[in-house]
Amino acid sequence: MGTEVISASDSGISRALLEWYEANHRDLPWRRNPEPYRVWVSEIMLQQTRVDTVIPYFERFLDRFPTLSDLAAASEDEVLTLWSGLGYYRRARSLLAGAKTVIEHHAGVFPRDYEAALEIPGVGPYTAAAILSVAYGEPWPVLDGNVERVLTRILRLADNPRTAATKKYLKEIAGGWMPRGKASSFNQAMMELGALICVPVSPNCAACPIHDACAAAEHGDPENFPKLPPRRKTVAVELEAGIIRRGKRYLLERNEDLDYLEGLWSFPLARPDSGGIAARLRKRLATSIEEGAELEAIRHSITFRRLTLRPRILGAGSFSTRAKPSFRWGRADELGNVLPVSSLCLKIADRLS
DNA sequence: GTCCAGCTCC
DNA sequence: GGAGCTGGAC
Repeated sequence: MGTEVISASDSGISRALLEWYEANHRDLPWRRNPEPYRVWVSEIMLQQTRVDTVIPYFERFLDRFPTLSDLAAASEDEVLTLWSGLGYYRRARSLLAGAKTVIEHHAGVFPRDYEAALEIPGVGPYTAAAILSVAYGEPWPVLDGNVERVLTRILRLADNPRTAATKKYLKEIAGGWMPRGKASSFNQAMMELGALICVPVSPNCAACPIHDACAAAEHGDPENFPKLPPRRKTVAVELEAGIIRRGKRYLLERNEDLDYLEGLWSFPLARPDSGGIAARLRKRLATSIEEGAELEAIRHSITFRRLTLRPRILGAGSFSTRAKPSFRWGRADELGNVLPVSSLCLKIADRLS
């Protein structure tokens, strides 16, 4: 890896990029009033999640928790409920823990210091740089997936961009191009370029403000970058969901035994290879369970697992959920509104209406 | 239907 | 190094 790459035209790249950004950037809710708390919430929600998906969640979250103090005082279940369907629920737990940390250790103000920011739960190198640059104008270059793609294409860099050495190198490049006093708009411009123009498939090089400086565009192979390592192969997982209804309410269970969706409510789930949902509930509820109709299967992916979930109507003898805190009754309209759930649970509920 | 992007933490 | 979730692209 060289260190003198594209130094002569740096100022040209920055100027063209910033001009493009001023004229073309999207009007997003968190950009209107980029105070640290709002930027923080947006950055956490935007991790692994598309802008269009985040916008309604962001609005609803800020309506309910307008300030850091409001959030810090909330229960984890309420935060998770507002997160229901957004995925990666650890982000919600970390955000709440982080809000409490900022109240307790930083007088309620997100720290301006990079190392201090990294101490906050859920805040890693990317998020720290994003918040400090966008909210405070501190000159930390961001390296997210968009910037990684833009830079590896400009440099036509075939190295694995996920290694520590390459990330360090790419951040040095971005930092070197960052104009003094323009950290916020420069970082956002790099990410916006990746999101709107320098997209993974069929990038719009003709519309790119810096295509003259791009080695991959010149070579005609931008889609070959970044070169990422192969992903883990997917595995098929079979699941059964048990649907037990009492009037308008359904039996729900907090996920505990799954390796995912932990702590969220769901229709009771079980692996058929461990006896299935009827056997599980017979044992957990100590009552008789009879199997009814099986509903259409639901497909849902969680990282490398491809779930095929078969909802089954069950009839149950008498039992009580008292003294069984992992079970409760809930109406379908409470899922995601009062009770924290995943979108898998919402898909099951959709089958019932 | 299948593939894919994406940041933090353990 | 690998796992966590979802929805949009193809």
